[in-house]
Amino acid sequence: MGIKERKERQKEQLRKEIIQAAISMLLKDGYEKLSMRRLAERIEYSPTTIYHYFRDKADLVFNVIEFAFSIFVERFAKINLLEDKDPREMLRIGLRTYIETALEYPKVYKVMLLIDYNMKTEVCQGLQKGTMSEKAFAFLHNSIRECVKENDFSEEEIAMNSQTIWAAIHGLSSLLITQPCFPWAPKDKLIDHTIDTLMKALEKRR
Amino acid sequence: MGIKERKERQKEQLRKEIIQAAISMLLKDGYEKLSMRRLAERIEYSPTTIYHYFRDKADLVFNVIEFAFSIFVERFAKINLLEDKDPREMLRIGLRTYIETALEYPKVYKVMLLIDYNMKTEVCQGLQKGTMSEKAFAFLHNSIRECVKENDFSEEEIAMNSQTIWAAIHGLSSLLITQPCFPWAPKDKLIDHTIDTLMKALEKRR
DNA sequence: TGATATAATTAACAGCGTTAACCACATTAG
DNA sequence: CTAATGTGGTTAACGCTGTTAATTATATCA
Repeated sequence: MGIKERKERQKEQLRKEIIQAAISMLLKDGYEKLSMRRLAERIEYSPTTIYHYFRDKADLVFNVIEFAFSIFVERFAKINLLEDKDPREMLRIGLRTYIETALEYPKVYKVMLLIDYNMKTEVCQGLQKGTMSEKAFAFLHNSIRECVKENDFSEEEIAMNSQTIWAAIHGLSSLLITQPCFPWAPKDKLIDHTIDTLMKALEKRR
Repeated sequence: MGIKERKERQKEQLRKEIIQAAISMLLKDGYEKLSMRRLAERIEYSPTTIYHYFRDKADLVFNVIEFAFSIFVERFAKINLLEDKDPREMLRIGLRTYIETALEYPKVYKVMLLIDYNMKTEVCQGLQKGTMSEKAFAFLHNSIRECVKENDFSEEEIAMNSQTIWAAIHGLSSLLITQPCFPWAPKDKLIDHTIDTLMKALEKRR
């Protein structure tokens, strides 16, 4: 009597196929070329079919973004497994990973944090409990907590540090992506400089 | 024989009227509601007319953005006139002004730096010589140069500091705008914390 | 007054997100 | 085994969008 289960699986499978197709379209041609109709053509279904799997385009994009954030989460998880357990060094690596991953998938990163898909869906689904974006930020938050363990910082201070640092690396990533014509300093040096600047904020108060 | 001149003026006037209408529509309903047709209706012309004044929507939006940046430039200029000439204090005020202005016009700021209108127009027109965005960044750059006058920083170091600081305040502004549901620390405190963190980078090396 | 240049319009194209109505099929109940 | 039910998918359409070719109206000049 596994009929129902098989059907469930098939449905779940097509759902994933749609997301995958959307991602690969995003990677190739960017958000402006990602339309429901083109996506439908790509997966060889009619456009309406997609609406049986996702409420609307915003819902689909949300799922695409979740997948994208899972790449960040995955890479962060690998950092946590490193033998070098110096928290400051791990945070450094984490910050670099964030920026480099963003620059590796510029078209996707744009959709992740530049587009405000929050506006359409009345529920605020970005950075919510259980989402990948929340997990990604949690890594940052915890890394920072580890770094200041000996500096009697309040929870609020830790939160502010996380938020400042997140904002800074997000800002750098997004500007490097959206302003390719700007006369940037050498990218590697600039990224290091930004990370150095942010790490200083975590030093023990004197 | 001032006929030609009058016509020029009239043309220029309608051009400005279109930009103004676009801005007010942007302020009220955000970018997704700013369509060429609605804009045309608003100014009581046919949609095609707009295309006699702007090459396409991207061109129009660029001009809208230029106007928006001019608000930043104007406010920065006022800071330069302050009697308090401590460069570090002036930079602090400038950074606060940037963030507060962005938060004051969230819908406009989204279009200014979140949308990458660069993609469509083959020329990279954002942050180009002579643009308002370039002037706004120049203020930052110069303020920072003033702050580190006694710290024998190289031009590249000054540039990297400007870029890091710009990225950080842009990142904070844009995340505060696009992620309203995130459990932010108290905004004022957070902004101060971010600015403090960035100012530390400009201290003399020991 | 008639010719010319210019400003603005109408109508259309191709594409978009979305939905109501419908069809075909697999599953279940009688 | 047939009939009813439900599920997954499609067709066709609505009302938008940016953009452009062809056309008209208007104002200036000779």
